[in-house]
Amino acid sequence: MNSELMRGATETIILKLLHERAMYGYEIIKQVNERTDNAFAWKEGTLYPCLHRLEGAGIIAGEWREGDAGKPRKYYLLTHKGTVLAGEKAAEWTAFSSAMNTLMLQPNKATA
Amino acid sequence: MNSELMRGATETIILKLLHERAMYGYEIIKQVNERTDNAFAWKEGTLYPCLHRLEGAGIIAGEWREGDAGKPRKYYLLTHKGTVLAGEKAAEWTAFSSAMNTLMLQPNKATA
DNA sequence: TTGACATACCTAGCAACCCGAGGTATCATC
DNA sequence: GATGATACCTCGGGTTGCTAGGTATGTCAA
Repeated sequence: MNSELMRGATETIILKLLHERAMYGYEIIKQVNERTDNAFAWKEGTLYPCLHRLEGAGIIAGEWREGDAGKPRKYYLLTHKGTVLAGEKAAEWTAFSSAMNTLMLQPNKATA
Repeated sequence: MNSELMRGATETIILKLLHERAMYGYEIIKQVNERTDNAFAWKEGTLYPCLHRLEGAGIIAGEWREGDAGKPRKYYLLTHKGTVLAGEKAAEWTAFSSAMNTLMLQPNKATA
């Protein structure tokens, strides 16, 4: 998808995924792309700066965990603040989506 | 609503409204705010620059019309290009909304 | 052991976009 | 003649995502 709509959805999605369980950055990217069948095609440049913003704001917390094999990964968890915000962002999506549909589902001018 | 989600929706909404009928700028603002019960609270600074961008790109065309009483208003109409784009943007919203819901409607981690 | 590829992290700079704040002018109402 | 609504416009700042790069490790095959 090539759309400005995705702008602003990034944070909402990250909080939603981390509300399911702790994930590391690269995993978040793959999850988003897989679940949306690449309708959202996230790149590192989209995710990492956003994760760092959220961490700096005390919304998520990163912790390095040794993997079974290979390099350690940086897992992110929601803080208490982040859990609250995740709920708010989810509600915001519902409200936004509803308002958009109110506008978009009106009949167009007759074309016949 | 105080959300970055609205960023990028502006163009989609404008094209949708103008696909219903020609409107002037101030009218678009009032329509959006009324229909969404002020969930979207558009200001002039949001709309006019976007209208000018769209006009410059040949997507909409403005024409001054004398009103019954008072100052002339600048009505905007979709060009052929704009009509096509309006359909694409509407489809984009459907796809985006669907992908977002796929992500957002997953069950969260058990909290009980 | 060399090369290619996936994994996994990161950053800098650019471009796009919305919004707040301000400006101008007309018209109706009081 | 003052106020408020209508109706147009612009500028600058802040936020955000993307492109394009960089580093390093692990795996697999030639």
